Amino acid sequence: MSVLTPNNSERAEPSAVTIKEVARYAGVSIATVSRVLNDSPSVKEKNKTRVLEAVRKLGYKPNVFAQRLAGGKLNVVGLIIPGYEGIFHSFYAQEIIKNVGLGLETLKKDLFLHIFWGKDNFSSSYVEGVIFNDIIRNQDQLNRIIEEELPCVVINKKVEEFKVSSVAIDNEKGAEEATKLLLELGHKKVVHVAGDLTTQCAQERLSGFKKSLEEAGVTIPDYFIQEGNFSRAQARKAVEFLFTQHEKPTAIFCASDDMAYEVILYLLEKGVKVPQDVSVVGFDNNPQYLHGPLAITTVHQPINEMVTKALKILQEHISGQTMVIKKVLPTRLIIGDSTTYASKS
Amino acid sequence: MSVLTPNNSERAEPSAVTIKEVARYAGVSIATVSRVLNDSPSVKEKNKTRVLEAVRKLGYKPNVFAQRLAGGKLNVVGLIIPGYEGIFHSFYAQEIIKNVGLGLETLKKDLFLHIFWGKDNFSSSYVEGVIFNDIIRNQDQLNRIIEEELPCVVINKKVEEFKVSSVAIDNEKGAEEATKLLLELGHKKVVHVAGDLTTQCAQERLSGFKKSLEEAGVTIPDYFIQEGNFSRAQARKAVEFLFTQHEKPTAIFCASDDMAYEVILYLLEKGVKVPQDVSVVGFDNNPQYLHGPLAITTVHQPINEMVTKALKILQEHISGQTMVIKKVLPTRLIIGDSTTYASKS
DNA sequence: GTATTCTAAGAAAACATTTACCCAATACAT
DNA sequence: ATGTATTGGGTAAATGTTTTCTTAGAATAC
Repeated sequence: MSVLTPNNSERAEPSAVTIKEVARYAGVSIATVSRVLNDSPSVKEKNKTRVLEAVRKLGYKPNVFAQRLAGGKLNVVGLIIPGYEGIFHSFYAQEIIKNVGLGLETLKKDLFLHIFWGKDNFSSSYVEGVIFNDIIRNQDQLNRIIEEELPCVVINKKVEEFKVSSVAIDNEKGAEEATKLLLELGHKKVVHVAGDLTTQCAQERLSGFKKSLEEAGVTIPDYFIQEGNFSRAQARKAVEFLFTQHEKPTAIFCASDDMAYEVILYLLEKGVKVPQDVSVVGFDNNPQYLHGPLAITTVHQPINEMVTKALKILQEHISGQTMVIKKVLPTRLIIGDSTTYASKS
Repeated sequence: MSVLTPNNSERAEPSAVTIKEVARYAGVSIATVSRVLNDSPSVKEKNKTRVLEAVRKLGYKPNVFAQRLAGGKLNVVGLIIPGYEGIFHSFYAQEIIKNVGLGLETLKKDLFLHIFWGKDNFSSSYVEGVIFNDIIRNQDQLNRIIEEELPCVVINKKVEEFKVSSVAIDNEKGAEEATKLLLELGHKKVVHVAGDLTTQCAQERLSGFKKSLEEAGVTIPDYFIQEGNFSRAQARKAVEFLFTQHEKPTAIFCASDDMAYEVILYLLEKGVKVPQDVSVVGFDNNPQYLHGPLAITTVHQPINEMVTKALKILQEHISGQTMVIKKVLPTRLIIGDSTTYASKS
């Protein structure tokens, strides 16, 4: 029948195919289509296959907004990270984003990654839950999310004061063990090149460092604690300064492998032997430096496990389980070639 | 009246306040509330203020899903970036994310940042448009977006073959000029440490390098082109290899400042003077290296302008303007302290 | 063969908004 | 004073889905 059918071709826009059309094509009601798609039980095999066939044939994609409005699930998780300067040089941030991304991919959920730089305007509406990255400078936003009762898990921060689940890494203990290693190797003049001290993890690493020294009864001059800001440039400056001073360190504990690497490079440039003259310890277990000039002694952070755990808890929260869970994961000291006994001088 | 009003308190959930309640509180119809919120003209000042007051008082936040379903605007822009290894050590990726984030913040739009690592499952439903980052390995996804007729602007890639707007940076010309500088300084033994050659920008920089040599009639051995993969570790390996060879270069053009910095460090370690013995040129104008041991001669990429331009075009596309725009922005050579005349040897 | 239970699937309400349509009231022109 | 624009704002349809309610028909029990 070659009749020019005016039909209902009034709409110009190439509007998406709806559940209604799928229903008509499959010869069932929209309710049945919906049931098939949400794999509810009690729908005959015959209809099921017909519906799925229709979906495939018409290329149907559910409208997420209608779905959500009608009370359906959302399948989008937010990851909130503050956009501080240098974030992308942080091995940590990189690993977080990557692991959350991969984790959600296996959960078949979308990731709403929110890196904010100025005053925040995160729309919580789009997400069913949030992974909140360690943020000292952003208590306000966390408070708002808590107030909205949005399912939320904070990572890499031990949140004591709030009714929020959190999964953290024991930065303090990790730093403590790293420092202890240096002390046990006989070093007394031990320096710490700290990270950006506006972050909690840098603070904790510093405090672990101090704790170990204190326990061992070792005292150091104030300038043996340098702020390296997690940046290589700053780390270089710090170590440059140190070696202009009268009292020179025999061991340096850096709050990141990036900084440790830079420090080692500087030392080598100056003809200072590592580890014979100066031992260096990093933090992160950044695989980038596995194949460097020498394997850096470092502290492994179980980022993967942290993210996995956090996503698991978040899912529980999303499905109604409200019990607050707090978890702190241990680090692991990895001995490389950048540390050795203090020389007897 | 202290009467226990059972009212309509049947629902347990702390459901959000709706437009209906705002309307009732302000003593107007929901249509009027909607009109005020979408600042349509023709609503009396008196009602406007009453509505806004009610909104403030009740803490009303529109339900984005209902809004969207009813044909309202979306205010979310997607940024798509492939999650290749080392992405976060790329100054470029960092700048893109940051600039897009800041740009959207001023436009009062949300950013749906999608960094994908495996097979892709980007949900276009959530966004009104997409900024698509230079991706060679991901033609498929771009095709899908084009097919869906989602407003889209590709950045940092000259897209010839598709009906898509794009804003690119003239990497080839930039590399050409950088190389020309070295040639004009009298260098003949010029090396290129390339970036990750699966990316278009690395390819273009390489081709600009070759072009300049060709024009000047300078020939170099094959191994004077080394793949540095945009990583410092790889750059170090490349230059290490070069200096084991018989024929040693007098100038090195690196496809990124990161790599240039690493190369300079290596040379200094080995006692090779920069720029007296070897000149080094980078690419990116990465501010991180402004305060390094010496200012690197480099090529400035107008990333900020590129993003601004791309967002402007995207907005036009979103509001119906369908004319395809293709723009290529010029780079700018910045002469630092890492280049000088070739010695007369 | 009739009554009862069970099952599959359709009809329709609900979700929160936008907007086309319409009507009342006011302003203006005759 | 009456008729005609103009303006402000209310009513209700429409958006695409989920889900409750309902019902037709089949299966089981008596």
